[in-house]
Amino acid sequence: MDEIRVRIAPSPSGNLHVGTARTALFNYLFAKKNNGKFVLRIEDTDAERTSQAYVDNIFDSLKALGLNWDEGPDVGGNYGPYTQSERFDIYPKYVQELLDKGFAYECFCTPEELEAEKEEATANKKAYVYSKKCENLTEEEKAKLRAEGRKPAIRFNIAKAQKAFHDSSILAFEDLVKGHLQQDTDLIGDFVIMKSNGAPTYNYAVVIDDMLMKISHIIRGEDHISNTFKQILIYEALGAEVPRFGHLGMILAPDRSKLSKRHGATAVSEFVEKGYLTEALNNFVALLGWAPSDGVELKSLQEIAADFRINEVSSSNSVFEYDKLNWMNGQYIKKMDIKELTAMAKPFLSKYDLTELTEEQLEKVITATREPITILSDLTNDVAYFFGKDIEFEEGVKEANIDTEQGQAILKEFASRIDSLAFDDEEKLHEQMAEFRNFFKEQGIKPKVTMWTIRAALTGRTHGADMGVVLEVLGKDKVQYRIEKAIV
RNA sequence: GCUCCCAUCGUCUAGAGGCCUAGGACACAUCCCUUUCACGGAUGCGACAGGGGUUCAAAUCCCCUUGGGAGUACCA
Repeated sequence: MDEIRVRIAPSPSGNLHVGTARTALFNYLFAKKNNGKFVLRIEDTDAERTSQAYVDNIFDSLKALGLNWDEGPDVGGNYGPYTQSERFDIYPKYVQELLDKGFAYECFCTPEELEAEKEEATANKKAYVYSKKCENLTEEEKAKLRAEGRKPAIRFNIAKAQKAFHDSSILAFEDLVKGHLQQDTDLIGDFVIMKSNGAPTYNYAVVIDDMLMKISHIIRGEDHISNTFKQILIYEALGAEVPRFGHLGMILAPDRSKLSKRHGATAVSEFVEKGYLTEALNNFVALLGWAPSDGVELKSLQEIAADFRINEVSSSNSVFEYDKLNWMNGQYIKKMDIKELTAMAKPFLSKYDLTELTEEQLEKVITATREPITILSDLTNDVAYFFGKDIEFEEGVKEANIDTEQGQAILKEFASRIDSLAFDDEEKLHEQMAEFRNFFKEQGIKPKVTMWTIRAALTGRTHGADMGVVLEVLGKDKVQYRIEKAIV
C-alpha cells in the first residue's frame, strides 16, 4: 500500500475510555510520524447499546485531546460514510462474493442447537468449534429449512480459506509490536459474518470497512489478537491486500484487573471533569508502553510524534497508577499560561461569588495557589478563604495558633499596624511584613510561627497562598475584620 | 477447560550477549532552600519471578514451572 492510513474505530456504547484514547493516540502518533492519514470510524452496528450522546462524547473527547482526524463522520473523506450504520447496504455484496467463491455458507442452526454443541464441548473439556453441520446442506435441505420459517446466518469457512492460501493449518503474521504471532486455524470455528437478520457481525464489518477505507496499518489492543486470524482470512478470501497489524498491551487497574468504574474515572471526560488537563493525560498515557529516546518524559504531542516508533512500544500490559498522572498534571498546571489556567479553573470555582474579585485579583489568587495542586479541583478548597467575609477554621488551627497567649500578642501587634500597611503596594507590603516578622524574631519567636498566627486568623489554616497575596487580595477591610474577630 | 499474549524497583520504564556493582521517572524517606504548604535541589530506599540449559560470557537466546492478562457469541 502506498499511503499510510490508520484508524480508530470506537463503538459508541459508552463514553470514550482512556484505553481507547491511548489506542487513538498511538494511531495518531503513527500517522503523524509517517505522514499518514488518521481516520475515525464509528462502529454503531449494535443499535441497542449505542447512542448519539456517546458519539458526541467520543468526538468531544478526541478533540479535547488534540487527536484530530483527517477523515471521519463529521469531516467526511473519500472513503465514507464513516459511520457503520450508514454502510449497511455495502456489506451484502461481499458476503455474496464469499458465498460465490465457496468461502462462506448458510447456517440454519438455532440458538438451542448451538448451545447444545457448546455444552458438549465444555463437558468434554474441548475448545468449542462450530460443528460445520450446515456446511454441505443441499439445496433441497435448505429449501425445507426455509419453508419451516428459518432464516439463515452466513458463516465463514475457515478451513477452506486457510487451505486455499496456506500450506498448513497454521496461520501466522508479523505483528508490529509483538513480532511473530500464530494460531492453528483448526481451533477457530466457522464464525458468523452475517446474522440471520441481515446485519453484519463485527469481524466481518471491520474487514470490509478497513479494506474499503484502504487502511494500511491496524493498531489496536491485544484483545483483538484472536480476531486478527479470522480477519486475515477474510481479506485473503476477498483477494484484498492484508494490512499490517500492531497489538498494544492493555491498560490495567492497580489490582491488575480491567480498568473499570470501581477504580475511579475511566472515561476521558470524567478525567477532565475532575480537573485533569488533556495535555497531561496524553503525555501520561503515551508513557504507558512507550518511552522517549532522550529520557525526557514531559513532552508535547508534537514532540512525542517526532520521536514515536511503533516497534519500540512495549508488548506487555501496564498498570494505570494515579501517582504519576497527578504529578504530571501538576507539572502542566504550573507551566500553563495564567489566563488560560484561570479560565479553566472557573468551573471549579462555581460555588463562590467570583464578582468579589477582579479578573486581575483572581489571576493573582490562582498564581499563588497553583504550585502545590495536582488537579484543578484542588483549587475549590484551596481558594476558599479568598471569598466571603468569614472563614472556616481547619481542625486544631485556632486552638494552636490563635487562642494562645503568644498568638494573641502577635495578633494585637499586627492589628495595630494594619492602618499603616500598604495593601496596594506589593513591594512595600512585603517589606512591612518582613519587618513585622523581625519584630517578633527579636523576641525569640520564629518567623514562620509569627506567620502561622496571622495566616490562621486570616485563612483558618496554617498553609496556603503567599501571605502577600492573601493580604493584598483580601484588602484592608476584610483583614481588619478577620484579625479583630480572632482577638479575644 | 481450550487457545493466544506477557513477565526488570511498589508503579511506568531504559536495557536488542560483554558498556549492568542494572539507568531514569513517579511514589516514599532524609536534608537544603523558605513567611506556611508547596515548588526546586541533593541524597537515600528499591527490581532482572523460580529452575534448567546454550555460551568464554545472559536481565538479554532456548525450554519448563509459576504468576498475570486476553480471547473463546447470530457483542463490538
